[in-house]
Amino acid sequence: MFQPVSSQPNFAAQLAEQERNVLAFWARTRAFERLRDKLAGANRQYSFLDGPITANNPMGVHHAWGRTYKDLWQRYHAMIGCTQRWQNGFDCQGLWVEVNVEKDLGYTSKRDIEARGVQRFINLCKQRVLNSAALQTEQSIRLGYWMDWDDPAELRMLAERIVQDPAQAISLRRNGREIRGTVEQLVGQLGSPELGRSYFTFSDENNYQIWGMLKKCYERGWIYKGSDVIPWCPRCATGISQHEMDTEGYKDRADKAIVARLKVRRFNAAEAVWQSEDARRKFEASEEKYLLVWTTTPWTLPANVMAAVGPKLTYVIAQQSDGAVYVLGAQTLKTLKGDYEILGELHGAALIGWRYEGLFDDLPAWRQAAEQWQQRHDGQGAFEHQVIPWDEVSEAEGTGIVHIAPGAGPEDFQLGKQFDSPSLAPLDEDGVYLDGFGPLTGRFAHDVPELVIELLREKGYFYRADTYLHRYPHCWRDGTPLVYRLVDEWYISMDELRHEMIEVAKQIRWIPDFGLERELDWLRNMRDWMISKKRYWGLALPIWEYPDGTFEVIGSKEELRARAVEGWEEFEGHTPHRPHIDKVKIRHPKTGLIGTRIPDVGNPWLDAGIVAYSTLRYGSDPDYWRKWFPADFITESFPGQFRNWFYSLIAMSTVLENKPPTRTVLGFATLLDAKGKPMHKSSGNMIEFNEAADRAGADVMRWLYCRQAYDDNLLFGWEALDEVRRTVFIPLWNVYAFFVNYANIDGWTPDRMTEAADVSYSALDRWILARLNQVIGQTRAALDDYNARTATLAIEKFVDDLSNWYVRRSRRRFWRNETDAAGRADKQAAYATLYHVLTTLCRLMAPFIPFFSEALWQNLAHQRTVAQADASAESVHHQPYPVAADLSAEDIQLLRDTAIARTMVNLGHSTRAQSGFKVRQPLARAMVVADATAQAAIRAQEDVIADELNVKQIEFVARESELVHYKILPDNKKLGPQFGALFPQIRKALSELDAGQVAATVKAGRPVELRIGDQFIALQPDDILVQAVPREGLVVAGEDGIVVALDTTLTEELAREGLAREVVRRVNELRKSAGLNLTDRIIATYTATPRLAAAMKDFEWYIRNETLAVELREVAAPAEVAGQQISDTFDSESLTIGIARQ
RNA sequence: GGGCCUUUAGCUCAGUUGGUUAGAGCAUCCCUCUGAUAAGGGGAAGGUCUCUGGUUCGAGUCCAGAAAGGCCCA
Repeated sequence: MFQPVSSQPNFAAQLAEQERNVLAFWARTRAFERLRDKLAGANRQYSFLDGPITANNPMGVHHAWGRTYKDLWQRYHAMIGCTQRWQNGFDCQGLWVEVNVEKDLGYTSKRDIEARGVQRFINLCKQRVLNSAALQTEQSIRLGYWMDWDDPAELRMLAERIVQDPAQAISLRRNGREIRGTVEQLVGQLGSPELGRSYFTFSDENNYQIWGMLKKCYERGWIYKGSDVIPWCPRCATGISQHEMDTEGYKDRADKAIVARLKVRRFNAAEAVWQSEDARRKFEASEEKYLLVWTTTPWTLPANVMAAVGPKLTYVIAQQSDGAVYVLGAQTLKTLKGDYEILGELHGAALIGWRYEGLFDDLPAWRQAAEQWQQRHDGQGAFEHQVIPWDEVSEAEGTGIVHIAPGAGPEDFQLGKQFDSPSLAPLDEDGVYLDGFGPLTGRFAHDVPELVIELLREKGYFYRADTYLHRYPHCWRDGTPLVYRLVDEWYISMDELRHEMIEVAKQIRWIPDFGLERELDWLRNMRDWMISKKRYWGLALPIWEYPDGTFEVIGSKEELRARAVEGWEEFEGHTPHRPHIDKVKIRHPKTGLIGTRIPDVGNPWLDAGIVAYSTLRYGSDPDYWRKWFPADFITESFPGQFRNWFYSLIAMSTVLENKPPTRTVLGFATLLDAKGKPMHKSSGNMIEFNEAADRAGADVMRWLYCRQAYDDNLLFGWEALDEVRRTVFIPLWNVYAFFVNYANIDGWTPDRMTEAADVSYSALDRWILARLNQVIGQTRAALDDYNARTATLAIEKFVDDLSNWYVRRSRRRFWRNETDAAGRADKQAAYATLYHVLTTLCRLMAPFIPFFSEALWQNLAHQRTVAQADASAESVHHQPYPVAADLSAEDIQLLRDTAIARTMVNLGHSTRAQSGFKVRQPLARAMVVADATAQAAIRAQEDVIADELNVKQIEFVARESELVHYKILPDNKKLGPQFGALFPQIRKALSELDAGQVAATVKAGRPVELRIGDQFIALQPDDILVQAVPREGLVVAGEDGIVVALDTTLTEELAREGLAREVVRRVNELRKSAGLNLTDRIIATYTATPRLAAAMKDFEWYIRNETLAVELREVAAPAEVAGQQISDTFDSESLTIGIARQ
């Protein structure tokens, strides 16, 4: 007996419950561990390298997408016999975590961290990571993701103690051994060979491997400290690297756009073209000459040093009614308020060198900067604010004259260097004005627009201000609008590395293939890699700086120990994080100076980029590393990763070994909500992973992910999940339920499959087995090619064939009487076939939908439910993946024939619909026009087709013209190129011929002659397409050269049979609504109008057989009808019928 | 301002090297099958293939330009 299966489940709820049962089963039977151990000795291996998930928050449905792929290919490779590492990764270090911890603590700035203690802060960061990892582990398990997971309880225990008492000595148990250490030490060893399980990028190994990588960069001369003006988050008090800016930096923001007027002090208008001599005089006479500059960042105006013009642009000189004269771009006149008169115009080049009064020359900060500049430029006199050329200036916005503040903008900084100007850096790390900026000092940059306007107004430099909506960079972690600051940061030079990386990237297979182009585009254009961050929680950059400005990079813990001259004792026993690592000092071998570690931490992409080395024991076990490196496969969502993980992985592998870290990269797009909008908690369109899994089922989610095209965004929502459940899971479940329920009724068990003698496989059986073979081949090929969608769609098509053809057409075989040998053999074949198909399908689908496959497998293959299964039960995931046998010629024929037969059935149904004769009404015959191949196919499946269409007979029409006439068309593809310009005439001539005759000629294989003017042209039969078009007036439907018509002559006999079927249908509906079992016998009583009653007598045997009625008795009045009953009128006849269980 | 991508049914998307009457799924409506099916089947409706030119016997497809939207760079 199989465990009985409900055939009308509350499906979604049942799926989720079933999944929880399967999880319990896996846990109880240690199914994953047994798989891993079973494969440990395999001679094939599969190296998957997990891109670490940020352990900072719960996992989202977007993570589940990628994790489904990760699980899919690991499970698949397990089933084809590959040993694997099964290591998940957590990304641990960086500002993501810091920001959240700060928020939890109510900190508002870095000073809070310093004041309350860096060490405690670091431990809280570790705690947050460990707790998040525990949660993500549980969620991943819920997804059905098989990995060598940590025990969430152990992670939570470590999380608690790392804050309580990191120095406490504890032990963790692994394989019967106790691993001892302090809490901090053990946390630093998570993922190590001794402790196993998930890797954590905060581990000692990970950090020290990065040191080694940086040392190599140092040895090649690539590490340097550079000054630059970079985007800066005033809240985080740290720079934002180019990588981060590009990902999700820009957001809309309304700012005050200010137009300031720079008072011209010295000018040369010789090249100006004047409207008139009078205009020129007006210009020269004016005491008030101004350049108009525009900015959307008012806070930068106090740092203004120069003004830039486009040398090729045209500028106008305009005078307004108060006599003031303005210079601005010719395309930007709308900037002017009120009336103006154009006096003349000149090219930007003619403005170069004009001098103007600085806006804030009175500020001490400027005076100091100008003084320093003068000291650097002995004897040149004071610096004067001036107009410089810049090709990037445009007139699309603003005034065509750009204010340049070298201390407050990246391009400005470059121009400042180019023109050797002074520069003012106005802000401190919190975005607050430094000393020397008068009333601005102490004010926050984004708060000063009004004050700046006021100050300008006092000085007479204000022109106008407007609110302006634009894209402005924001901190991608906390949304703070950025500022720009001139700071020192550490960089890896990309000059040489870039080219080596390009060569490495080209050796990787990128899916989709445009991935390579995107990566190369990034590599070609990226600037030097800024690796430092002025924060706390992260890689301790192993750069020790000496007082004389020189520095050294330390490549390992051992090297540091050897070089340490101070502070080692304080550091020893701790993970290489701040604050302990900062205590260690080294001595310069030549100068003897004492070096101090720079306080910066590392860019977090260093952490993730090293994992192809750090997790594969590169430093400690070269054989192991060589065995598993490079990875066969990595996969992540590609937006961002070309400049993040994919990039850093390649960068570090290029530095260390000049080898690709993986053979294959699979990138996939972005998960959005059902309407195509990004999911955000604040937008209310967020679907939580747990909610989705419990409401829709993890397998349904997985199927949705697997069928998605990689390069399209996935629109994720309940409708999409419902559709997957409806179209894939419910039909499959119903096939399964059908099989189990009838097998139980018949007492059929798989043991019977061995009794081969009494089995007789029908064409239908052989067809579905051929289809099964086909889909196995398709699925394996697609999975080998990393194409989940193709595999998924192939299986979907198969499920449809199974449900809507095989089972539908086989139903009667399952309730056939076993009174004769033929019936028995046929029924056995049906059971054996369906059983084989279902169990094979379980294995085929196991990597995609592990829960559903397991649940079915446990019942079918072990004849026990998951809930009951004992520990020795084999999981479907321990099974080998199905292997496709070659299709025989006979199989191929069968596949083709069935396809034609199904086309014919579709056409027949279509014809039925047009005729108004429902399928329940038997008809005498279907008439068919078909070519010889199709005729053979139809004949081969004649019984099935006749039954499906409910016709007594299928008749091939000898004279096709009874049903169709012909339409002839030239084969454009052949004749077009052949005749070129003559083609339209040929087409015309052909259309003028008699279609019937041409069709006959073509069918006879003879050429068709055309006359075009004086020429005769012979068209070969191949050049002409003949289409059969159903004749009007007949009820016909045509497709693929097959035309089907129905004989709609209704004899009384046929009509009565139709009535009988109406009765059957109503009785069976009654059976269902009365909740009867499939095998319950009934007694039926009825009253009916005379013609219907007569029909029911004629077809009594049929009705009783179809409804399992032991008795069908007419009674005198409706009142005598017994049991559950129904009254209905159809085809002008009335019926009241009742049923009662026997 | 520069580069790239997109634009096909109400929605989401296919549409081969240019070729005959541009398809699918979802949604809507009608009909239907059901002794597994909350499923399935048939039909209807829904399209100036964003626009304008060009190349060609023939353009959703190729070329040029424009518009709208998106991404990236500045």
